[in-house]
Amino acid sequence: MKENVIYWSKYFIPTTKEIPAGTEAASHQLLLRAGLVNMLTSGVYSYLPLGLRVLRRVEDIIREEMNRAGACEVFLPCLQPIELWQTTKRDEALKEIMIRFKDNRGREMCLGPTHEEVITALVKDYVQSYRQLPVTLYQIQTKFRDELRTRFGIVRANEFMMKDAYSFDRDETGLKKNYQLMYEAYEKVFQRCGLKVVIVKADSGAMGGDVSHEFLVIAPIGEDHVLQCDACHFAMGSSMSTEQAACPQCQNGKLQKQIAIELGHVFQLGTKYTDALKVVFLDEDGQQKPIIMGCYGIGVSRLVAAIIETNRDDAGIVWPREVAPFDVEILLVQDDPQLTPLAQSYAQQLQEVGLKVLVDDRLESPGRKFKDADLIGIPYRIILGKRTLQEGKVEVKDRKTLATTMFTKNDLIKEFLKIWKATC
RNA sequence: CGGGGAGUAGCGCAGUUGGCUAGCGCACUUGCUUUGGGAGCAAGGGGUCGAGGGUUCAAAUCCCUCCUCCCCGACCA
Repeated sequence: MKENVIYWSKYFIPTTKEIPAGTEAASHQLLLRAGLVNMLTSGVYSYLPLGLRVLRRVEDIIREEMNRAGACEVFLPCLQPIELWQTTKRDEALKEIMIRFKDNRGREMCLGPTHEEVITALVKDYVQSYRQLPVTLYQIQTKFRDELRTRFGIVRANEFMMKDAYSFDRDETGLKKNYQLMYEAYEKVFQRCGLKVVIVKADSGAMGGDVSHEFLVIAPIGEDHVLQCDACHFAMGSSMSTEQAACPQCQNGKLQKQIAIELGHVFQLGTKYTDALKVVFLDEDGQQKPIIMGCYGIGVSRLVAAIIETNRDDAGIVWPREVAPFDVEILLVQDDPQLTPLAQSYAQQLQEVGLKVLVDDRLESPGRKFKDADLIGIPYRIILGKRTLQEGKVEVKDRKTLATTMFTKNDLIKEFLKIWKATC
């Protein structure tokens, strides 16, 4: 959907020059400096317009890939009765991180740290027959976890955005098929978000089940370690390793310990939850059988932090194309009667072909506008200044390569769209 | 929860052997001049020095308690 051209002077992008105190992670600093998020208290963040735009783009990529894999979007409640958690005994298992309270009627409630119980209860309400299987449901929703320790801004927060999907199958074969579909969808999601992930076999932990894989991105900050082969790049979880040195995959390379951020985790759960909640279906042979589950999570807000952590330079963020808050920024060097209408005309033309356009029309000094543009990291910048316009020229700058190209005023849109399409 | 660091104007900081009216840079307001890489001059506004208690003639500064934030550890997306 086309949206209106956004003018910075009427928008809300509070950038800062100073590095915020009490921050160490580059992504944390940039999230704050570029005006993407605001911290309310440790582990609790507001999303400002620019940050929200990125979050929404990431969500939409995930939606596309989930829908493509045959999953159906739902929206489950955060507010959950504790009795539900007692059925799986996870009220005890997740005690440490669960935010619990009594409501005014005295009911014991919690804010959902995850949704296996809720989704399983929901499926129990509707699914009775093998004819209704398989089904995969997903949601993108806020999760609440009273983490013992928050970390690196939105990398590990008490309130965060997560995509969680759940598959329901009549047998192991179906589960494995759905698992594979999700696995592939995840690869696609991360690739589209401009991330190179490593995938490792993992422990299932509190989720339960047998087979599980983690999707991680190697970054300077992170809470996980992976061992990666310096020759073939095969990776494995460090927790699963012994002291071996040779790569088990290619036998040539050496395994090196890397810090990584976990972004996604897929599990073949089996019947842990469906057994506990007695969710069964009637199969073709007339037998009652438990439904077989899989669950699949992506830390959506964490993903945004990971993108910044791995896509930046000394001047600021360098957004990957598909998740950038805008496609192009038109920077007016001066407030000038010649320049402004031209900027509006360019903006209009680009908007009409579906690009998301930000016009920096603020009455600020050129230096500050250039610095801000570098900081917020829109992939392309069209620079309109008196000096170059006198020669009939307009400049285009690529945020990633920092390459600049001059075009004549009249050819600009045509030439820019060529660049735009060529780099798709 | 254990260990380490830090809380002074919106932001970043100095001041802390007890001392005078709490300061600097940025940001903000007004005016003039500027305008291709965080502009200049001038005049302004803005502070319960994290909170509470104590010592003292006198506390941002010393003592006690508490709160908050960041980093390292145990757990997770």
